[in-house]
Amino acid sequence: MVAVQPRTQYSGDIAKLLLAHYDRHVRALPWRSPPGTPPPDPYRVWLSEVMLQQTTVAAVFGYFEKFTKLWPDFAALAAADDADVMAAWAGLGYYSRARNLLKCARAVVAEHGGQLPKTSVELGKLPGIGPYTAAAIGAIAFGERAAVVDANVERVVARLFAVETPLPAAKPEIRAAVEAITPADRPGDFAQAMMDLGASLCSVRAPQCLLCPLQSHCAAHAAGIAEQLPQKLAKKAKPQRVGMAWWIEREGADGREIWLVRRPPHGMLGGMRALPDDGWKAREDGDSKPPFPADWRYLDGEVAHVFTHFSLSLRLAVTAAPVDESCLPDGEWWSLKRLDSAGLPTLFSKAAKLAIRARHQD
DNA sequence: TATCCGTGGAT
DNA sequence: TATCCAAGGAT
Repeated sequence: MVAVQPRTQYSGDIAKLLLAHYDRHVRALPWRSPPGTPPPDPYRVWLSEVMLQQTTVAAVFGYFEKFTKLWPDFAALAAADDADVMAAWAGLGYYSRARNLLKCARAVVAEHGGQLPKTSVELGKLPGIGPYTAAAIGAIAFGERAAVVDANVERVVARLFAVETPLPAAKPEIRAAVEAITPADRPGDFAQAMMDLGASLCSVRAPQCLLCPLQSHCAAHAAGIAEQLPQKLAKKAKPQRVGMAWWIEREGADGREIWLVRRPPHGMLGGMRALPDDGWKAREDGDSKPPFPADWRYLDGEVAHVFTHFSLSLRLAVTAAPVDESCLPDGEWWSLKRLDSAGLPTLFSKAAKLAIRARHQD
């Protein structure tokens, strides 16, 4: 293993070359300000960075637009209803981010006078802000020379210095290298340039080294092993689970209604509205037991859904409202006309489609 | 350190 | 179709 010890003049060259490339190829994004202009509103930097955690730029656009329109600053978001924020986040995934987003906004208002602290150390103490996000906000919004390390940067750096240690063991080594090449001038642009490079030319498969501004400095390219880096440990296979969801319907004042529950605040889809289900989880199939005895009609077909660590085959059973509503699990009647505004996570959104399709076939 | 936590696009 | 992967954080 070659120790990563970039020499200062080379480090400076890397930043200089990369920033020059960034100035010519920068993407205009709603949360980004052009190179050489004042940094964006820290609220927008924070919001975008949280949304972008493990999420593609394309998926974030619409949510960023919606959130900034509904809640333009920390004060507005801190004052929002939890249910509204969770519903607005529905479909974006990793729902603990939305819960922590609210916690963070309220902490900023209650403890920081409505403004983000300006150092990555202080930022990292807030809910939902880890090492990456703290460094990214510090660098992009406040010009701090912080080492911003995400999966893109790990890939670029692993190749630049031919780090052959597999991830995640290579993380400390890679972080040290990022600290060594991050410039004091324009650290925010440098971080975004590194991420852009990883998201474009320095891609996982078929990197376009021919067009890369850092090609002449890249040890992996010189050795002809760029595409093989970074190395990663093999992932475990996903278990396949089965579960049931219960579609309980009645005639309400404004047309048909279904019974929705609120999932517990932690765990899978925590805090989100949902259909009642039979308790399926990552390590266990559901128990198939209906919430109350009724004339359940089991629908044909299933909802196939893939989570990060398991796959679920969800089946659906339908019934009319029970005579005795006290047997319903905690929840609320929800008009089918405004089901879109319930903010169901994708799994249950798919299930609702299946149920509604089945109704129309009757 | 390892596991849990969504979703949709690319290949 | 199956697999991999993304601007990670919390526990």
